[in-house]
Amino acid sequence: MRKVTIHDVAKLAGVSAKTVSRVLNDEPNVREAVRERVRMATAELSFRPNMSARRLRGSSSNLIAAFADAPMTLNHLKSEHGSNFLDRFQLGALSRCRESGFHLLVELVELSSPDLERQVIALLSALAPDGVILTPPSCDSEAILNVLEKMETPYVRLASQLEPNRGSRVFMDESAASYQMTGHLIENGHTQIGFIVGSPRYAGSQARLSGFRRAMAEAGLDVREDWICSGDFTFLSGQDCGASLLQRPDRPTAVFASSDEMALGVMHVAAAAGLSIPRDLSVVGFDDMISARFSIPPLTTIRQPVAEMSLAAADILISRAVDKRPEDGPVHRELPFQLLLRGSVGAVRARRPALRSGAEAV
Amino acid sequence: MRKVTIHDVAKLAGVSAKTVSRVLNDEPNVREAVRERVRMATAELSFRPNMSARRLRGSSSNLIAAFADAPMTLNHLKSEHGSNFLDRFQLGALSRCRESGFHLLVELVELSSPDLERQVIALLSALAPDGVILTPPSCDSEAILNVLEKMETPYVRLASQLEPNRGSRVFMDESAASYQMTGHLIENGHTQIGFIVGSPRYAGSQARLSGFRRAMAEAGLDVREDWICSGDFTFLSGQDCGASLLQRPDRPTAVFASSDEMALGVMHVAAAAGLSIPRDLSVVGFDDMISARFSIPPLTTIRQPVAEMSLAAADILISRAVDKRPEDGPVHRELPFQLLLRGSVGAVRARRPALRSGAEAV
DNA sequence: TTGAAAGCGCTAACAT
DNA sequence: ATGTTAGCGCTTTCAA
Repeated sequence: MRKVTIHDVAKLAGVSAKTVSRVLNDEPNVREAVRERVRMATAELSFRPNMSARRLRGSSSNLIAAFADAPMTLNHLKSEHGSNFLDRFQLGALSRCRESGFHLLVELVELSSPDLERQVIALLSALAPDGVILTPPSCDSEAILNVLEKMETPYVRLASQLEPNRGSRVFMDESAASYQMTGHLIENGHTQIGFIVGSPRYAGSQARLSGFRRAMAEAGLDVREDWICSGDFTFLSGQDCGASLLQRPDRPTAVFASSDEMALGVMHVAAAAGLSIPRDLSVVGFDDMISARFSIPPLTTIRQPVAEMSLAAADILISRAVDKRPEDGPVHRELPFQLLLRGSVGAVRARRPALRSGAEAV
Repeated sequence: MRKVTIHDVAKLAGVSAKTVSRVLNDEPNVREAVRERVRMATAELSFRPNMSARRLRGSSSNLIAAFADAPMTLNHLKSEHGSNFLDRFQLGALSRCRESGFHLLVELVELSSPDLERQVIALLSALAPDGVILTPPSCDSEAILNVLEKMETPYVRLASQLEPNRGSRVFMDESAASYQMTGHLIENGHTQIGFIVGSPRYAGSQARLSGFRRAMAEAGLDVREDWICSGDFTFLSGQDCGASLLQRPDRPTAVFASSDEMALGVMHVAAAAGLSIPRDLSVVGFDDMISARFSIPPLTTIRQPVAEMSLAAADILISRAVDKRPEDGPVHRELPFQLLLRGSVGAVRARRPALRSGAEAV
């Protein structure tokens, strides 16, 4: 099958190539009759404009690239712990792309590489996408943002935390989510709450911690600094923090982990220590990964609207590319999160003997 | 940042554009000194050849496209039942792509659409990928294979079942897996085994059934046709088949479902019917989806080497594109599967009163 | 060993 | 309302 070009269509329709081009791009100044004739010819030959040629000429590539952190993503995929962030991301982005005939390209970038800038430049000049979606933590990479801006490639930052006024963003209020979840714990009578911080590489970790602190402060509760443990989102770090939190005699009655994986780690060591959840200990997480639903008991957690966010991000980029109004300013879209109350939180019923400071029973 | 072209590099290196091109493509006939000079200039300017221009000229696009069935994929992503086929697929394919600077594009195609052929033609001429990976069931689509061949786009069929001699294939022996699993059931004393067939849209469903039949026949066991139930891979169909299989007085002692989702459906109705697994009923699946590990008890199942298969597929395509030997014949690679023996199979200990034909105790 | 010219398929600018 | 020309960045002749 020889490649069919715009000239083949033009010949068949008895017009010039430029006229075909006009029809393809919905430009004015073509009589309806001619337009129709061209459409017929296009269909007849199954003609589709060659993207490379189009792109070379400077127009839309109909490509949206998504940057994801390579080690983190590969790790998630490999572990199969059920962190289906990528799946949920693609569900939203792909859906939107399909609507408008766009293609989605997931690109793994090495954020910590000294060569990052060159990598990104290479990628952008090779692919020339109409836009880039930056998933965390790439959304907060100074180097990436700089390159994107220098090369004038539209981008949307997903769930970014730093520099909130830079570029377009789609996000949820992670601090508020954390605040609400802490409130839920407090409502259940917990006053002794441990917190496991996420990876410092991801700026949202701080937001989650601050929401926790705010809720505690507003409830007039003390945050014990030695009950704040630094993890890195992984199951292993959850186990470590869980162990250090639970082995002491004055252990907290509830643990808020900044990720489900860590929460599961805590549940694991709790079980090993003979603690029953939620009777002896309440545990909550953040993310709503698949295994959070299958844990015993099912984990109370926060669901980020990942698919909705990626859909919104793709939408911003695609609308811009289609309407050809690159001069538009940045767009900010906040999406609601969801508190998923499942079985891992129990009410504090009585003062436990091991506690020094008294737990307020409700 | 103005776009840096091959001419900028040529000027800086004091050579012609063509010489730069030669260096970039590792062509002969350039003195080492000149070659080095060009390399310096390239690095100096952070020059990266424009992919669109290259592609337009007919060379490699460094793009690998993967076709996935739209409704099926969207459905899996949406349901979040833990069928992480796409994740596992991408893990392998992305890893291999990264090694060679290739990009992976996941394309959702509507297999049942009458417009399928046009869709694919559009895609191929728009993207001009160096190769296409066909995930099931697109690997068995006559229309897609035809278009691919007409447009001379290299492709690899993943886990295809039909027309085994057409094109390159990467696969595992699904029939053998099914055969082994059935053997495992038989070794545990089961003789009364029900089977739930997968969706007829996917040709592997038949292979799985045939492996089951073969094992049964070799063991001299009867396959009761009314114990073979037609599902469609979904949880719901598993429930339906489970219900119809278990409600009869002469119910099987084991059920082999062609997918984990269906197996989980069976477990669900079994539990509702007061049947304890594996004591009263053994259940096995196929796929090793995430929730199979979290079910109670964990599901004994077969693991397809999805990541390994997609890696191999990408490898075939990329090697071909890089070495520029499109004349190479089709490649066939068989990869080993894994029997994952977990907690959902029990030994048949005694004759159950409800059974008419006696179960052989081992 | 190197370079000049031509052209891939498309569209912006400029005719007509 | 339609056509002609030129050129995007690269590579493939073909010449030097």
